[in-house]
Amino acid sequence: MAEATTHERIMEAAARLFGSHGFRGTSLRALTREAGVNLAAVHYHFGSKHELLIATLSRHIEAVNAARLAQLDALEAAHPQGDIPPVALLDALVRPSFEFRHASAENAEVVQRLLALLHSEPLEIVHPLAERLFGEVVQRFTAALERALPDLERDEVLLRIEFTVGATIAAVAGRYPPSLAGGAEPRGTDRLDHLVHFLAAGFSAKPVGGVSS
Amino acid sequence: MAEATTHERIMEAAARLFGSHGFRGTSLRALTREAGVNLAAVHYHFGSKHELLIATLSRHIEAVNAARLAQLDALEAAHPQGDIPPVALLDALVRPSFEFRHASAENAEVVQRLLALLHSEPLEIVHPLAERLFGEVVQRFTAALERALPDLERDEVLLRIEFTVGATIAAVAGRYPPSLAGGAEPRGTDRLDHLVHFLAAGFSAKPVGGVSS
DNA sequence: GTAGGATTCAAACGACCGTTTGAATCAGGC
DNA sequence: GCCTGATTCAAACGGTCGTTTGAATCCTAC
Repeated sequence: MAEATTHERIMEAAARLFGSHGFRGTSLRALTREAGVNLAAVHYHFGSKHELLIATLSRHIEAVNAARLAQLDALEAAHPQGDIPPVALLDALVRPSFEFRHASAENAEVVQRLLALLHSEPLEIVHPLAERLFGEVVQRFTAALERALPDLERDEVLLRIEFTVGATIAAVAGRYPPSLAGGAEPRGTDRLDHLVHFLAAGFSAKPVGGVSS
Repeated sequence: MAEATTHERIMEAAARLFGSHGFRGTSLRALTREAGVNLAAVHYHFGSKHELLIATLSRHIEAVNAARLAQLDALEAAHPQGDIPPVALLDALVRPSFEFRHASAENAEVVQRLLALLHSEPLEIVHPLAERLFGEVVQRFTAALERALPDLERDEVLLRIEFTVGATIAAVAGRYPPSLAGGAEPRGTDRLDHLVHFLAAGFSAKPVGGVSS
């Protein structure tokens, strides 16, 4: 009974292969071979290759987002007056990405590649998906950061969150050649500490249009 | 004689289509139809679809990198003692991406998608390419930032450059749904100012391992 | 003007793709 | 035991892909 169901086997293989070869670079034949299931099983259980991608993306991202929101909930519970340190908020936003990344060697390369996929698909596909997957997280963290940094206007918080997401993807993916990184590079979750520190300093900067507007 | 050569027509169409549909999402038949050239011309002039991608990537990225290095050269010439403000260095690193992005409506979506492509290709392909394309820029800017921020160790500078690249890609791409951005969003090169400001604050943060190591 | 290399062209090759089909197999309620 | 719906299976469908081929055409140098 430890046998994984066909549905699960397909999702695991999809995460693995979409992650390592991209969506278009993964054929259903290779995927079903890896999963040890029949070729037609994908269409029986998911309807199409594209819907399988959506399901795979959703499962992984929702797990990370749940951890983000749980950490935010804990912070808000611990600070009823709303005086949460920005660095703690950024930690809550960023840490789950890293921990999921390092949780298992298997899904190590999965999520960031899937996110990169979001960057190479047409906007008509990306926008509704991103809204559904990230809407709540962005709203909750925007509100919390606005409260923690009252000097910043809402637009500026949103923009800095956008920078944060980009920096986090780069940090988690870690796809820069070791030769460019100059050999000895901080590894593992060390990078998380450095990133949160860097982002907290960025968020603490005074608003850009300090005088005007 | 204003006729573009076949070689140029292919490169222009490649930038356009690889940018909007991705590498694997662009067929050579669609590409050559767009360029108005024969299907076999790609292999005659470039050898293969993959080599065409390399040529396209190289051309655009090298143009941006040349602008980066030119701006850095000007800064170093203006500050012979090496006292370049970090914000100026970050401006030199980031600005060319934005200006190329907004230079023409045509290549508006090109580069960042091509960069996203780097994130979805296997590391064996990405590493040598990234090293060839970005090696000099990373080395020059790392050295300059080390000089401008003597508190930081080399590894920390490299890591923060990695964050910078990620944040810049996200800011230039601007692929976040307007609904998540909360409607009124700073547009155009406004984003550049905000990004440089944000990054400069991040770089000015004290080193993480201030006490130990 | 003609030889010869550079370039373009239409056509085809073999391979792989996502998807569909319809029969075979399985599981469980009656 | 059998019936029924859920699941699995091998096989095929139509289409598109990157690449190759070999002849046709263009251009330049003599």
